[in-house]
Amino acid sequence: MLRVYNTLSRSLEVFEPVEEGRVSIYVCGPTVYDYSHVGHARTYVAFDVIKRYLRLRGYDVVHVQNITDIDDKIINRARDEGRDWREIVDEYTKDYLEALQKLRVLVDVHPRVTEHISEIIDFVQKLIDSGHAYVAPSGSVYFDVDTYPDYGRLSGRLDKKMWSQEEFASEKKNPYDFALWKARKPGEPYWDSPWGPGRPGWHIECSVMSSKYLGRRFDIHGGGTDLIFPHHENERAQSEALFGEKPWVKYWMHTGMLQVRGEKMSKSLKNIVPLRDLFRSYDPLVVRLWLATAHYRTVLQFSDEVLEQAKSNLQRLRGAVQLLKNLAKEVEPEGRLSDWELGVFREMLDARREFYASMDDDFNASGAFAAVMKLTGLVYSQVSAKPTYLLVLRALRLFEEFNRVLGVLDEDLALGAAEVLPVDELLDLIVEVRAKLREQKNYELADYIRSKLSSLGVQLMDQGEKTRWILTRA
RNA sequence: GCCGGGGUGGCCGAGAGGUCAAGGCGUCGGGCUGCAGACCCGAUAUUUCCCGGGUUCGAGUCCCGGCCCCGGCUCCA
Repeated sequence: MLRVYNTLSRSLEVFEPVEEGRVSIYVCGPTVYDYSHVGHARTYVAFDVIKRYLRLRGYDVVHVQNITDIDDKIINRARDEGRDWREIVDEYTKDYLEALQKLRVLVDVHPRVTEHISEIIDFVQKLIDSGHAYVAPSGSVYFDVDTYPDYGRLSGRLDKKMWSQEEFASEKKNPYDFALWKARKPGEPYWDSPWGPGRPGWHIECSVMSSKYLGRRFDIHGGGTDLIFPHHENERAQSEALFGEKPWVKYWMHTGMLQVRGEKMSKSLKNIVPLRDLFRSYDPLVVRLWLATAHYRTVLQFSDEVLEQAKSNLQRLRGAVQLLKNLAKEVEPEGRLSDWELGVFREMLDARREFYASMDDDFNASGAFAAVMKLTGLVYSQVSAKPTYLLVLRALRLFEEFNRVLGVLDEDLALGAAEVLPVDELLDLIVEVRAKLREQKNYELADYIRSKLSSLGVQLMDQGEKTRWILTRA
């Protein structure tokens, strides 16, 4: 039974989608004013893993992750650099989408704020009409927090004194009212509206886009813990006030922050790690594996050490898959299983069961990873010692199953076990020639071949007279 | 100050009262014996889970007190 930690209730809840068999997920995406950084990756990979597991579990999942392409920071940056704000948006949107691709994060819909202005205006007008918002003298529109009694519950801020927000206190009814629509300032981009020229407030966009793509109620709203207050609190107020249905979101899920040397990432600390830089040092799949095998709610520490660890882990996984594929070429179907084979098979099923049990437990990815490594160990120590058709094929199938969540072994598993590429045959030939050199004790040439292949990303592993090879990267 | 998260081996990190504390990295030893690498086997948290007290037949896990770290508290994933 799948259980999920809901920030709103602060407890683990049995997962039951609003609509049976379907799961709708909305994740707060970036404001595209700068390069995507590893903190973003933390959240995006986490929800990608969650989404992939739900699909593995048989749910039909829709994953929406927005792009905030108009906001104070974009405007400020454009002004500072003397560039058109749309250039800024295009440049960093491109960076963001490329990073997602490299990290194998599969998002179904990327709605942009600027493409939903009419829907936003419509939403704001309805809030005004229903008495939840008011137009200020400047033409800005504010949400009247006093009309929403449940304010503060998501973040645990039940005292009004903890609700203060934003600027323009002079024209707001209360200091904690927040902007739905901001009247135009000189030199800023704007859109016409019933209340005058202006642009959307930050919080309204997510209410609008989530309901457009997922409906008035949906299952999972995700983001980092830093968004709980005020952003998610405000979103909740907007949508529940307008729709009058509670809960608007069934499960609020928040990823832990990612730190560098025990501290948060920030510009002032100069410790932000842009993904484009990180990918120069590490294969993006190494980064993905690191993030994909951490529980989504824990606080993560970024360091070379953890990435080197992930690198070793990825190599180990790849080696096992390659080994299985090589073995698959050698084994043939058989009839009955020996007791030993049955025992190994059972242990594989144990690993599978542990994988699901862990992921069902609030998406405990680190526990699931332990199960993956258990399978890996079985391959190296048992399956390879006495390769049999069933064990080899079942192990491969299991890796494929796990990889539907992990997403780091696509290329390694890309071909069916029985497929043989010309490059495979060529490598086998080279290995055969090298074997003959070794027979003649021409080790110099044999080592030369090994070294050259290694620099091409092909690692040779000698074991007695037999030599296996795996493809490596980086 | 308020709200919230955390404190487990050299490092990372699991662990809803009972399974001599999962898994990974690293380190050490051995094997596989041209060398290397990969892999396999073994070892690696005992005044044992930040400190003190309590509950219990039994606590890392519950309760009380204390110490320490981190995040949010006006648009930061």
